[in-house]
Amino acid sequence: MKAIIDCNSFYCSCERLFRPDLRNKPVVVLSNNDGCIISRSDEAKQLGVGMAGPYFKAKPLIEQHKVATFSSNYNLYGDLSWRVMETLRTIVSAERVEVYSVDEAFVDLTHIPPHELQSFAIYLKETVEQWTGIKVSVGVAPTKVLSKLANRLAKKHKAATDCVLVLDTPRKREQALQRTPVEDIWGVGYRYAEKLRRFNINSAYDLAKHNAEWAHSHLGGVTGVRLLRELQGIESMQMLEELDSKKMIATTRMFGSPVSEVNDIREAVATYTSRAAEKLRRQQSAANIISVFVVPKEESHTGRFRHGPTISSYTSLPQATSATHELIKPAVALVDRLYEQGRLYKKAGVMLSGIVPDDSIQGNLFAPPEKNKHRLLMHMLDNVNFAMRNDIIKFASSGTTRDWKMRQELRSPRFTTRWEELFKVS
DNA sequence: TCTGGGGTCCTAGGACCC
DNA sequence: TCTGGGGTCCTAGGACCC
Repeated sequence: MKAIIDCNSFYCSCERLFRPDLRNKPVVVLSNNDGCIISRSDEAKQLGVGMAGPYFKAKPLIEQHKVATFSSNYNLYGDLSWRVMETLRTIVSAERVEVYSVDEAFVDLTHIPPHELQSFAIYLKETVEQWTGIKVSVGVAPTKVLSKLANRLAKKHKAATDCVLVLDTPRKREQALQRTPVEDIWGVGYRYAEKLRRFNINSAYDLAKHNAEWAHSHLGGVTGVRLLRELQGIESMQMLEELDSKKMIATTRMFGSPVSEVNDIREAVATYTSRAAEKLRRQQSAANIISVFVVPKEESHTGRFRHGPTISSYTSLPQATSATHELIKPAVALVDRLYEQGRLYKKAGVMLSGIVPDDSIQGNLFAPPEKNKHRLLMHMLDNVNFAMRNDIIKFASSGTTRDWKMRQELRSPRFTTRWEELFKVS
């Protein structure tokens, strides 16, 4: 059996942790640029604040009910996430924990005897809550997909389950499948849900009755087959070993307001490149390919939101690198290639791919041996920036004015990761 | 006039996740 | 006026190989 532990309204819970006055009050957290709502407390949900909806649309409702509103504070959430994961690792040992996202982890429970599953799940939940102050829900079942399904039901019926649901008998599993609409199955998104409905498949139970051939031809090949098996209780998605390094690294942002100057875009892209290169070095990798994209702002005559076309281009580097200055140069050149005068842009981004381990970089006859100096320089730069923050040291091409910077007007203090912003008890 | 069978590698794009 | 950011996996189809 395996469990998924999922923090309840994670970002809102983090904000509340340092604002006990907001307990039982509606809270929402906004995406970067204060654009969308990405986390809502139960109270905010009850008021009818929609998920992933644009902030400006929900604003009247939010103001009317005095909903506490925060810009996202990823320093804070990242630190609290780490505390939750460490707690789990302490309880069951690190090898049994697979961190799935900032607020979720799978835990392997094969070592727990069946009759103790329920009490162990409760123990997990209570320990995390006591040690970190973050409320969680626990779903337990034979497969990952089923445990996600259990977790969702546990959250949905808090009063009956107290946020813990263990599907340890065929009968319980069947009931859970019946109570889950297809669009709420993990792995079924908007598109597949529509398709399944057309086949008159409305619940997870309906879907589980189909066979593998059917899933293969209608739900995206092998992924669909895996999903179906998991629903039927046959383990088809293994627990993963500790996160290996990423295969793609991206840094992309909306601009605070649209920009038209090529220089602003160059500065933004140089800054994103620095950030992406940092991520690359943190996992001790180097990249072979750098690509840049921009998204022009388009007039919306229809009033309906559309993701504009993204215009992108890439460069293959002569040699894999993680040195910021070697990445900024091609990145800025790509901006010049993509930029069209007179257009307004709302977003830009940098992606690094063709990622290889840093210690196995292919030698290049023409590269001077003192290249290693760069690595040392980058290492020092990362350390200084990590200690001081706010990018004390940066490359001149990143600019100093940052007219294009994103909005973040409602951010709470970084209580746990900055000395100057430490939480004070008076 | 006739033009196989079996591979690999790469890219673009779709679908999904939180 | 104002709609996030960062990922993963898979498939189809083209180019190329023997």
